[in-house]
Parts: sequence; structure tokens; C-alpha cells
Amino acid sequence: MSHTSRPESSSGSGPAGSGDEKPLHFIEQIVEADNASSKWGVWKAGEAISGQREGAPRVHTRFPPEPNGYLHVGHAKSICLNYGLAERYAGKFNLRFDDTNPSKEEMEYVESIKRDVRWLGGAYDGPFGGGLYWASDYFQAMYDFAGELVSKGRAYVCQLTAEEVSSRRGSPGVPATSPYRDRPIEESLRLFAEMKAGKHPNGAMTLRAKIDLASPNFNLRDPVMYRILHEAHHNTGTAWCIYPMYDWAHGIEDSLEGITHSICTLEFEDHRPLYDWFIGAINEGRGGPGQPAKIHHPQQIEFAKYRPTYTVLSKRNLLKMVQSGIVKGWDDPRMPTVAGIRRRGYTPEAIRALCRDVGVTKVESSIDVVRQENAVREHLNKVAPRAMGVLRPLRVVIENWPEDKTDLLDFVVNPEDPGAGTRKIPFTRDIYIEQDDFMENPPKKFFRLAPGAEVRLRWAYFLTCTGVEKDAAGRVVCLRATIDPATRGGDAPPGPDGKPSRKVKGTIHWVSAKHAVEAEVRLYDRLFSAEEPGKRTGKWEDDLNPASLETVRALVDPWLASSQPQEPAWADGIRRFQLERLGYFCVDPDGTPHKPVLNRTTTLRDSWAKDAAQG
RNA sequence: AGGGGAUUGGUGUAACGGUAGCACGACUGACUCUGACUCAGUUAGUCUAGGUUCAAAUCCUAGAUCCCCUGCCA
Repeated sequence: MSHTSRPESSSGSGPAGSGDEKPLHFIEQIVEADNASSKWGVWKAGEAISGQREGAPRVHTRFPPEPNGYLHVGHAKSICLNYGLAERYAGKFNLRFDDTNPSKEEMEYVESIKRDVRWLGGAYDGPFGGGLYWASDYFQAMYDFAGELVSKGRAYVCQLTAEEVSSRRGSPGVPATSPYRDRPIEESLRLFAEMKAGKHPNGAMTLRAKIDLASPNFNLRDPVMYRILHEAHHNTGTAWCIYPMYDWAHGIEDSLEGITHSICTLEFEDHRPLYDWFIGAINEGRGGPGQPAKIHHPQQIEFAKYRPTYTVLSKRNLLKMVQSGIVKGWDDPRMPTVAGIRRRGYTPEAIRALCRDVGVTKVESSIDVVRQENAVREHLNKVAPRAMGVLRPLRVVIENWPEDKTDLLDFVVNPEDPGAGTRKIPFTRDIYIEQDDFMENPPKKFFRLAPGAEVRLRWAYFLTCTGVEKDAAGRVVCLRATIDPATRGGDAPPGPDGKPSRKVKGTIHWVSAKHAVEAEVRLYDRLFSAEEPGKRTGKWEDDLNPASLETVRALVDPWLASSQPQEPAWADGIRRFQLERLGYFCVDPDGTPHKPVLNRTTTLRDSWAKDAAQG
């Protein structure tokens, strides 16, 4: 078997025209082996997409979120994996809400999940989409299958309370017990019907699978299949008062949808025997002459979660952050939720590239968050238009420039994309530069502005600082300077040899005071200051980064205020820029064209800051 | 104690008995109208101990370490 993805070696099922040389990860290897052996059969005519799928090996995956919270970057990995497989092998990808517990689930989450899955590229309704499904649509089928299991002596109604079950659970060497295990089948059948009919209160009884009370795998110690929950369900209303447990429900959901590879995370490895047992028990007494057909038996495969450093991901803790006001909501740009990183300015392309990069294995490893930052830098560097803005303005008056004169200069929209062209930016006597770009007593390797020093104003003129004005406290409030008119556009005039007559080491950004627009800029940093929040004290709250959000009033290029023809057409409608030398930013919905609000997605790499910090 | 997994440079990942490779980071340098980008180079690894073999990250034996498992959650 081939372990690389050359099209000619992938049984004709590889991605057409893919130049991707990355080796296959273990799940792709499983899929290719399955395809080679036709383990899952082939797509039939009615299932074909534009004629190209008929007869090709079936690959059908799904993403099965419970609608009880917002999706986070960990889920993103699962979505990319599952959708990626469907796309790569011309299969299908389902979005399925695993809504088996009405007491925890809310419709509020359903819409956000659909939006997030789509945003990430999980087009469950696209060419490789199998559609949208609900576990609750299978409640009747599940109930019928459960009845069959009872009839076959494979399940029974247990009247132990939750506490009793727990206390009788046993231990690794000591089997669990239930006095109801061997009750007559007819009695279980009757009680199970009564459970469904609503004749018993919550907790009075459960339906349990009859497997092995002595199993060292506790999941097999007669797990509960149904519990009584007199609670309205967002989808089925009050039609049901018994609800299936995950282990019982999940395999049936997969089976009914024809899922081939049921991919989940590592903690479900212990549940795989149960997954297989349930489907096997249903299929017992099926498939023979005069018997109903066997149901489809998908293969469960487990992989390790995406676990970024400096991040907390559990739904419970994310909910706590939202409810306690540590962040402003599920979509706070500091949140690791999909909604949060989207508002932060991350692109779906960056997230997908990241998921490809970190790979798919069974090793529980943590991923350095800088890889997230690098992923978005790499994408945005290629596509984001550039602009200038000053986060902490310092006024500069150009003494040899007429007060009322405006010069229009060419500004390159995106040096990485020549097709983006240029645009005009205004230059006037009063400009603002970044406070960090001036030092009165600079160290040796400071290439920026200082008294008597010359720098280049990006795309404008060479500028020399001629004077410093200070307030009573001794703070620099304004600079006097002159420009060299011969350097218009930012180039020194050519010398006798045709080369530039002189060089400046530093180039700084600036805005025209008269034209600049005031913007609220939210400078985000990591939410936590510890690599593993809570490791030190046991409480992640102790590792919150107090400086995770700093808001400044910046002065930015008016070009940013409203949508421009030279900008890319962002699929998600979120406008993103590079503020030159500062980082990548996106436009937040909190702002208006008159008073934009920008979120800093991430800074640029800054080797100067690193040097300066190290002395 | 029992069961299920995992272990390759700082981090992530490849190898499927036959040259330990790639990416990220870090460090040098080049280039540069973004101290960005780009480019070149350097750095550093098979958990341990035995064994099989001409040859072991890979197979065998013993051990170590880490993660998950006793919800009527998923």
C-alpha cells in the first residue's frame, strides 16, 4: 500500500490534481485501504454528484456536535478532518446534531454551530455534503431497536436508583450487581413500554444493556440505554419522556446515515467495544432467510484532540468565562471559540492550513499557540491590503512644508500581490508617527527617528528630526522636522553612478493629521499567561492575563473607514488589513464608518522588539 | 490493583526491517521603501535495559513515564 498521496497510487480515489505531497495520516491510510478492498461498497447512481461519484468507493463522514455550547478550535480540527476526508475521496459529509439530552441543549446553539461549520468550509449542504440531520429524528427507530434487544434478552429494565447503580458499580476486581438483571423478558417489555408511556417519574427506572457486570471496562457493566426525562425537547416536543444515552444512540445514528468512518476523540476508545456490541446485538437474528436485513456497521476511529497552549477549551470553562464576564461573550475575540477567532480576524483558510499542519495522530500533544498565529499571518500576508495607522500618535510638524499644501503619493496596496495595484495617500505639513518610532537618546541599533537622525516616511519623503517639544512633565509632545523634497515617493535621488545617492536604514509609518480618522483599536493578546492554565494552582482563573485586551484611540488611514474597490472580496464579509509594521487587523461590527473599531488579529513578527527586550 | 491508549530534536509530525526526513521555533547571515515578507545556513531526536537480525524507531522480552475509564453527560 502506498503511504503518500500520488494520484496514480491512490486507487483512483485521491484528490484530482492535488499537488499535496504531505504523507497520508493514519485515518487516510485506513480509508485508502478500505477503498482498495471495497470494504464499504460503492456509490450508486442516485447518490452521484454531477456524475462523478457513481461507482466510486463510499466514504461517508460526519460531525456530530451536541447543541449545548459554541464550537471551538478543537471542534474545528474535527470538522476539517471529517469534511476533508469527504472532499478528498469524493464522499459525503453530514452535519448531525446529537440532541439526545433535552435538559442541556438549546436551539440558541444550533444556529451558531451551523454558521461556524459552514464558515470553516464544512459544506454539509454542498457538493460533498450529505445533509443536515438530527439524532432526535431517529428516536422511534432507536426505541424499536431497543424493544428488539429486550425481546432477545439483551436488555432489561432496571429499577435501581442512580445512587444504587453507582454504589453497586463495583471496582476493577469486583463485579457490579443488579437484582433486576434476570427478570423475565415480558416484564421488561411491559415496563419499557410504561417508561415510554410516561407512567413513571424521572429516575424510577432505566433500560440497561445486558452485557457483562464483571468487565474490567466499566462501560460494559450493563450500561444504561434509556433514562426517563420528563422534559420537552426542542425538536420532538413532549412526544418522548425517555431519551437514549450516547452509547446506545450514536452507533444507530451513524448506521442509519450510512456513515463509513465514525471519527471521534481518544476518550471514546473505551466505548468502541460498546459501539460494536450494540450494533452486533441489533444484527443478531437478522440477515438470514425470512429475517430483516442487518443494519450497517460503521467503523469507529479515534484521534487525539487539538490542544493549544495558553488556552482553555472545555465547554464548561468557556461557559464560565462568558457567564462571569471575564470575556464579553462567546464571540469575544480572545475566546478560542470559532465565533471568537472569526471575530478576531482569523480566516477559515488559516484554520484549515493549521489543521493540516498539526496532523492527525493518536498522540496527545499540545500545540504551541504561535502556530495559530503563524497560520493566520501566512495567509493574511498574501491577501490582506496594507494601510497605515498610528496606535500611539506623536505629532510631527514639517517646518519646510507649506501649511496648506497636500501632496498625493502612491501607496502600494499589497506588495505580495502586484495585481492589487496602488492608491493615493495624502501628505501634509502635520503628520503623526508612532511614539515607539522616536527616541531622544536612542541605543546604537535603533534605526528610527531621533534628534538629528533621518528616516524614510513610508512611500513619502526622507525626514530629519530638527527639534523636540516637551510638556511640563518632560514628555515629548511634538517633533519639529524637515523633509528632503528630492526624496519624494521615498527614494533618494540617484547619484553619479545611477545608484541611490544615500540610504536610510529606517522606514516608519505615518498618517496625515488633517486626513486621519480616529479609530478604536482593540489590541488583543492571549487570554492566559501560562502555557497550561491552572497547572500551578489548579484554577485557571489564576493564570488569566490581565493585559489580554488594551484599547487605544488610534489615527488611521481614512481608506479603512469604508469598503474599497481594491480590497479582496472576503467570503465572510469581514474586512481585514495589515497596518504596516503593526500587525493584521479586522473591522469589528461594533464600529461605524465614522468611528471604526478595529481588532488586532495578531502582530507582525518583530525581531527588533525581541532584541530590545533582551537588552 | 484492573481495562484502554500513547512515547522520535524545544514543539508538531514522517518512517511500515535497509541513508532518522519534513514543518514550526530558536540562532547566523543575505535581501529589503514594512526590523515584515523572502532566501541561505546552523542547531537539535528514536523513553530505558536486554534480545533476534548482516541490518531495529520499526520485531521479541522486561521495565519506566504520561493520558483516559467506576454520569440516568456527550
